[in-house]
Amino acid sequence: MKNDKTDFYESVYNIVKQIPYGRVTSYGIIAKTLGAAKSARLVGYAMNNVAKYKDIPAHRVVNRNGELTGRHHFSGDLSMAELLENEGLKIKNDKVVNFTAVVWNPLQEF
DNA sequence: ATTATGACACAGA
DNA sequence: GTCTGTGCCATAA
Repeated sequence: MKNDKTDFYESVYNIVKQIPYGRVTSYGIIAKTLGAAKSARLVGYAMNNVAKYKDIPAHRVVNRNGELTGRHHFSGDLSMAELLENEGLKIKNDKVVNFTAVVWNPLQEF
């Protein structure tokens, strides 16, 4: 709900949850969508807390360069790249191939 | 209250 | 095109 300091996180989770299949987005885009374009780092910080939530496809969130920066934070048998490749994406050297082609913008609707 | 850190982004060289 | 430095806001200690 609101009033809670975790409201920022909820907003981030809300965006990430809306990322469609086979699509990825960057922290900066999410931050900008939340109105905190300069708080891209907070988005990443929120993602760390997301590990407790299972419905958050954090593997679809990468940095503006399409690099799987959060891969190290991922825990489990499936690594971030594996999950993305499972969605039809191509991962090369821990980076999303054709990143600009798979970037999804929340403001771009669907 | 202050300092340090962080799954980033941008500007400058 | 790559590398370096700075900013930015929120959380943790």
